[in-house]
Amino acid sequence: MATIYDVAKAAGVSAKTVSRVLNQDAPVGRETREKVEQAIHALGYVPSNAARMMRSNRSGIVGLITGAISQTSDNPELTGLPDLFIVQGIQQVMAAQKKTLMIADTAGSADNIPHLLETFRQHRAEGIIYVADYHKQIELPDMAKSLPIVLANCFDTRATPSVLPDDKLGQKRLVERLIKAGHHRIALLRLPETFVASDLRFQGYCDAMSEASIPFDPTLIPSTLQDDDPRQLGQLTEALKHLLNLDQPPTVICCGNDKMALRVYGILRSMGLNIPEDISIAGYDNYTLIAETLYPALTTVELPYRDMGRQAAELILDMIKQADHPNEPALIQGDVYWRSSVTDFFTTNVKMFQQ
Amino acid sequence: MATIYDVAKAAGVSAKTVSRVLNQDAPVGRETREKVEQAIHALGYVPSNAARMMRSNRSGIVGLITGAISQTSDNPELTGLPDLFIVQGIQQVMAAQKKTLMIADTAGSADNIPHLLETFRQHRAEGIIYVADYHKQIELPDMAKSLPIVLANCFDTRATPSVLPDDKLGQKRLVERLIKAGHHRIALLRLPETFVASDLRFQGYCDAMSEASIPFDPTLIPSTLQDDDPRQLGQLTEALKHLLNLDQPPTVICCGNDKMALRVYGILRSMGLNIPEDISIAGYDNYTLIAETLYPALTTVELPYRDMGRQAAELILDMIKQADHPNEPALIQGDVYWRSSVTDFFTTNVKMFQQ
DNA sequence: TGACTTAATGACACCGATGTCATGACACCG
DNA sequence: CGGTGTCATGACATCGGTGTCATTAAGTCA
Repeated sequence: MATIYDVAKAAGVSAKTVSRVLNQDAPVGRETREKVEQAIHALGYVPSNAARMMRSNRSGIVGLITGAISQTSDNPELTGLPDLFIVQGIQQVMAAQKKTLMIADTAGSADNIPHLLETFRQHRAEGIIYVADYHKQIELPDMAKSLPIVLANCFDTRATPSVLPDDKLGQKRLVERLIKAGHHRIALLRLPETFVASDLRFQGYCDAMSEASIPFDPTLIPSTLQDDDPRQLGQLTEALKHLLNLDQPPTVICCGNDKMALRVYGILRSMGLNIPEDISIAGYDNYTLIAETLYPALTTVELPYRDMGRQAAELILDMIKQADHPNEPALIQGDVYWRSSVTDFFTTNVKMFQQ
Repeated sequence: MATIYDVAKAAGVSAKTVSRVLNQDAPVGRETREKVEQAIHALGYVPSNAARMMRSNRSGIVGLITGAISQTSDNPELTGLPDLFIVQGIQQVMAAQKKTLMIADTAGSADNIPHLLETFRQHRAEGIIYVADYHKQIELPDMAKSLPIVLANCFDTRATPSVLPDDKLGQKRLVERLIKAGHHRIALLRLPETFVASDLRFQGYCDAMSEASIPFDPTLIPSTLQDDDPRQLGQLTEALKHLLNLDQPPTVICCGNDKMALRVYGILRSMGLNIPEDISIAGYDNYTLIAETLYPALTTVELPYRDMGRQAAELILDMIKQADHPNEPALIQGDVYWRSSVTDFFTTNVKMFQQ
């Protein structure tokens, strides 16, 4: 591979002049510049990042630790897609800032993290982003102290700067929108309690209901599902039967996520019920492969992964520039996607009125 | 950040001796070694990859170009998940070989590829893997000639080494298995013809049918679907009606992929049909989020993405070591996943017999 | 016991860029 | 016309490791 000296010799100038042409940090005569550019092209010269980095001591590398790439196999619940979207957002910002993103994977075990950090240090990464597969609490090894670090989709007890989805607000908005559409009996199939989001979304549900002065009815909230094993289908069926047999059954069921909604579609249909004529269904995540493919398309709340990624990227770049960092997690809002799985009594009425 | 000279001074030895301790490439006295290790630990010293690389001229970096990270937004058909699984396989091999994987993203536009290649060259990547989002033909810019390169999930006209899914064999095996389960009237809902896989799978279908001496019946293969727009639902409904109204309707329908199967589930149920009692359904991809979540769980063929990733990684490492490269694409087999969406007449009979 | 290997270590150059400083050629100003 | 400033360029040191070679001490073999 050609070096800057090869180019210098070919162009009949000094290496420093070639450097000046490359970096445009000092005036170079038109003629000289052209000779140099020609030589660069002819030799296919590409400057060595390593040599450059040695001198400047700035790598331009940001490290990214994720379980996305390996997580998928062990845990069918989580397909690793969330991390991917977050990474996408991060990548956008990094590309725009001409930073290089170095992605490393935990291969499913947090024990690998120290090793990954070591690798990043060898490459003189300027900062690190840790991306979790779902909203959760984590604990980083002490080693992570030395470099600026941002957590995306997770948080710890040491107030490490983090970027999180606003699950509470998202669920609240969805329920508000449902109420606005004329629903009052709103059921909530909660995620297992081990998920941080489970409680936050429950709070959002409660807030929306109480602000609309609809009394809280615990019968609309079956006990949370235990696990993601095949038996859940049985639990889910039980929960749905319970809801449908209430004196005042719900007009809409909010599912813990889109995947649960997919199951609910199947069960309700096997019971002979139509969506949304007989009962409306909403999800959470806006997992488009499911939400848009299902018939009818699923009303759901977006988990704003790309935005979270962008925020996390901008945050780490700020922290690299100034050792300043925020104390509060950044909460990112996700929009409600209103699709045909939920009856809008108001809109329907208007239509009837107009016809 | 501490340098090797800091360590050397702290340990009272020469820099070269520290280097020897780090690389274990020459004998070092026990006592000296311990002093050095202590100093390394005390100073939190991590060797600079850049400096190392300059001398040795070996970066240990393999570049990975993918659209996975950005593709998702524009094209809802393809969620970018395939690339992710392939990347997972690649990552496994690279981690085991202590190579560093540098992932870059096309951000949805192939125009960015030259720029990405430039970045990889700056980092002195030793080889490059290009990962496509689905089985397709591509054309790389000429620039890609200079470095060893492997294509995963795609191929070009210049016989660049590539790793592909064996779509033909996969479909053939599925149909063979269906025949073994007692099905003879087997319908095939093909993917749009723009997909390479569409024709390959059709060939696989034909091979299996002819080897079982079942005459080919074109009425079982509706014209391929045009596009992934909302109207497809209408086209799909038409195609299904056509199949169900045949004198001898199919006992099983092979869908172009799992997503199409998800739609077919919805349509058939809205027609009041039960799966698999009234008709069996099979998919392709083994997209577990769909295939395992659907009720009943979907029989499908795996697209062996992880294996493809591993193969691609091993191939590029071979090519880096010896400039040798294969001429034929490597075809990777995917297994049939037999689930409850398909009636097995044989097994059912046995069960009845036993009861 | 002298020649020869092996262990253990250090001095020094070098990888390929860039920062610093120096130099020569003009141009401009008073 | 000499002083000063800008343009255009080059010589050289330097970043942090590692390869090469030299050196010394200790052990081995004929």
